[in-house]
Amino acid sequence: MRLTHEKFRELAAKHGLPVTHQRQVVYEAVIASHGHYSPEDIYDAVRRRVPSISLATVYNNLRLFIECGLLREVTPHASTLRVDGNLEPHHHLVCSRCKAVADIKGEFIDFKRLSRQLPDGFDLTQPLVEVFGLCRRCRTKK
Amino acid sequence: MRLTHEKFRELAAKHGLPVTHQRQVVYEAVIASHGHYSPEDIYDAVRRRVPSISLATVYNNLRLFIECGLLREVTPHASTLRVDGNLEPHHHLVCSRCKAVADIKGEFIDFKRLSRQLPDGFDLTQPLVEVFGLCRRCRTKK
DNA sequence: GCGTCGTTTTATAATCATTCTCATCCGATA
DNA sequence: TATCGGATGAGAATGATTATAAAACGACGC
Repeated sequence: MRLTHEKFRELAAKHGLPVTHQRQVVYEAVIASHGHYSPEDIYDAVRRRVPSISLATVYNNLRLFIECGLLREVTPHASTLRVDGNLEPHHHLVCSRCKAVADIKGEFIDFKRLSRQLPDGFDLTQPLVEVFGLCRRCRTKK
Repeated sequence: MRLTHEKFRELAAKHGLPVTHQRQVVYEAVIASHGHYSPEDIYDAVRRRVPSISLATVYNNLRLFIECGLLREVTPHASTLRVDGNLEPHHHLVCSRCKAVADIKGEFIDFKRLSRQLPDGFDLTQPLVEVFGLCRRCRTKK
C-alpha cells in the first residue's frame, strides 16, 4: 500500500495531475484489486475508506487516469452495440480514442503459440482478434 | 438484394428461426450497410422500408441474429467500463458470451506482418490485442 | 373459411451506466 | 486572511438497452 502511495504521487506528478485524497484512494483501489473491475466495483471498495465519496468522483478520476495513461481501459469500444454482417474471417482495428472500427486482413496471429497460452477449455474455433491503437486523425490531434 | 433475400431464408431455416418480414428487412439492412453499425443506424435504415417498425424489434432481432451466428457483434464486451491497473504489456482473452476477461501473455502477434496491413498513419505504439472466444464454462453450457 | 394458440411486434415504461450541473469545499497563493 | 481555480458531492439528466403487456400475425386443425 505504501508502495502504490508513492507510485501514485510520482505518476501524478509526471502527468501534472494534482494529488487529492480521493484520487489517491481511487487509484489504490484499482491497483489493489488486481483485475478488470467496473467503476461500481471500485466505488464499493473506495467507500470503505472514504464513505462520503461520490460515484461521480470515481468516474471522473477513472476517466482522468485513463486519459493520462495511468490505467488502461479494458473495454475500449464505443459504448453502443455494433454489428457486422461479414462472416468471412477477418479482424478488427479499433481506435482507442474515437472508437472507429476498420477491418483488417492477413495472417498475423500465430495460433500455435497462442493456443499454448490459452487456459484449459477455452474455445477459439471462431477466433476474433481486435487490435487497438490510434487512428491517424486521433494521433495528430493532441 | 434478391441474393441476401435468399441467403437470409437459408440461414434462418438452418437455425430454425421463423422468417418474418421485419426480420428479413433488418437482416438485409445490416448486410447492405457494409460496416459496423449501431442498432439506431439499422433502425433508421429499416424505417425507410417498414415505417411502422419499432426500435425494440430491431434490438430483438439483432440479438437473435448474434446468438444464432448470423451476425457478429463488433463490441463483444461487458456493457460497462472496465479498468486495468496493469501497465505491463499483456493482452486480453475475452469470453464472447459471459464477457469475462483474463490476461494472456506470450508473443503470438507478428507485428511485422500486422503493420503491413495497417492503414496509413495508424499508431500502434501501445498495441493492445484482445482475443475473443468462449470460456470453458460457456462452451459446455449449450 | 374460422377459431385457437404460440410467437412476434409494437408502444411504452423501466432500468442501468454514465455524464452533467451546480453549489460547496479545499488548498495554494497573494 | 481573502481570493481563486479546480475538485468534490448530490442529485438530476441523458442515452442505450431491456422488460412488459397488449395487439397482431400466422400456422394449424377443424
